[in-house]
Amino acid sequence: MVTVLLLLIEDDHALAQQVREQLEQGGHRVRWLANGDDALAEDPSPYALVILDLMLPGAGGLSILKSYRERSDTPILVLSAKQDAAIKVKALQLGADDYVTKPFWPEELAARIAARMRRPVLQREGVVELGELAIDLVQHAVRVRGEEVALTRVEFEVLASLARRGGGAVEREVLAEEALDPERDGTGRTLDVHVSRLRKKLGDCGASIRTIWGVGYRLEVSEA
Amino acid sequence: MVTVLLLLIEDDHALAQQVREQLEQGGHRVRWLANGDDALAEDPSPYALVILDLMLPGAGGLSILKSYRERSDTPILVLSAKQDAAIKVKALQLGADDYVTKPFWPEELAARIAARMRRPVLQREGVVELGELAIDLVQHAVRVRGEEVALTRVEFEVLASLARRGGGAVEREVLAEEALDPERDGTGRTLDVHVSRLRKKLGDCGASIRTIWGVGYRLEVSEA
DNA sequence: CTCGACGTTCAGATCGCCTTCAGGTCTCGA
DNA sequence: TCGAGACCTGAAGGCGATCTGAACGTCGAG
Repeated sequence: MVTVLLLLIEDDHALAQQVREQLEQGGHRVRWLANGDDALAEDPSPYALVILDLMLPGAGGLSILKSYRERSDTPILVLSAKQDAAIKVKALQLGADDYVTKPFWPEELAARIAARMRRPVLQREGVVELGELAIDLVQHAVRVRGEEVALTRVEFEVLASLARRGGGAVEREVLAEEALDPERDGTGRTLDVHVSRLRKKLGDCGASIRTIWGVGYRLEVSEA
Repeated sequence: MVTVLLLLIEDDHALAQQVREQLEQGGHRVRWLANGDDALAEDPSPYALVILDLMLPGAGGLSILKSYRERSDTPILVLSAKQDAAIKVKALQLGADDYVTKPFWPEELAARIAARMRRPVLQREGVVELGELAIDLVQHAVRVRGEEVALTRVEFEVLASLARRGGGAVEREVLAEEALDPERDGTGRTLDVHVSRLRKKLGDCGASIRTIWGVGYRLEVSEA
């Protein structure tokens, strides 16, 4: 078990103590803050994961969540007595990675934390960078050396599908289904045309779409 | 909104229909399977996320979860009427990324899916290394000392088949069937040609394809 | 209605790949 | 040691996959 540093933000001392003990038994190191204002002042970046209670004295949980998300990509697990779906949705939309309602079984919390930490935290959410190419999945924008490149919808979908696979090969059929009208079979040459245009528009930007003959395409860092 | 392919495994037709409609409104594309056995036969890799009900006719949800997790790193969100913490923990430990209990608010499910997809899908390290040879099954790429070696589809399949056996001998017929057109019998010399080219392309890389006379081939660490 | 942007289809050109063929080499049982 | 069968590999043919410019149909904005 790899020990990692967790940040626990929870004002209920008894609960915090219990959670803390359990996490430390699981081999983690836990830093505990009981106050919203302290939490706001903390930098979340060094932590592998943040466990955040929504009801806090001082700054509220949602504002902390928002602030953390602006500053870092550290996974955030929200803990709350509020069962209200609207608040869950709000928290998740603000960037929370998970939402657990109290009361909860400690084992479930631990399992959810473990599930979260199985996934590596890599890059800024929604933005994939490759060479001088930046693909912003949220803004639906693509930039080369900071200059925005105008892509059509399909072109963007093709590029996004490739980027989402992070360099992995994407089969022709899958790509066609994701980027084109799914009702159509992927046997036509439409996909090729869009790939062709995409290559032309992207030009020499440090990333390129590699054809994998008989399989599909792959987004990769250009060589040479 | 970026469209992605989702896989929904749910035997309750009404619920499935409802979830599906909601997801499609969110701009996603949904494939729906209502049967556990169908689900087991499906390859989860092409999908951006799998929504899996635990109670299914045919193969059980947990066995599907386990099987998918062995085959791919696609995020899996478990949907279940079971509130039992032990089952939640079990599912999460088996590799589920989230667990939502029924009944749920559709908005919450959508928000949880969105939260999951904000994070880039990192494919499993599908890399087999042998000597200075690295076979990336996900990227469909082969590298020697970090330099990518251009292999054709069949050459790659041959190498991958050998690598999958982890040093074990692979019969000629099996190899031919896996790497070549399965319709053709494996009696020709085609396989030899591909093996020959493969050896030439790989060169001296610490791994080599050894001929097992009268049987087939084996991938092994080079001697000398 | 007109115009422009866009997705799709089409067809010619190109390129990469699989397979066959043929001659040489190697392995192993007798 | 010898011979038959198994295997290796360079060359070349032919085909299918891919690329790309051009044209067509559609849709929405003005």
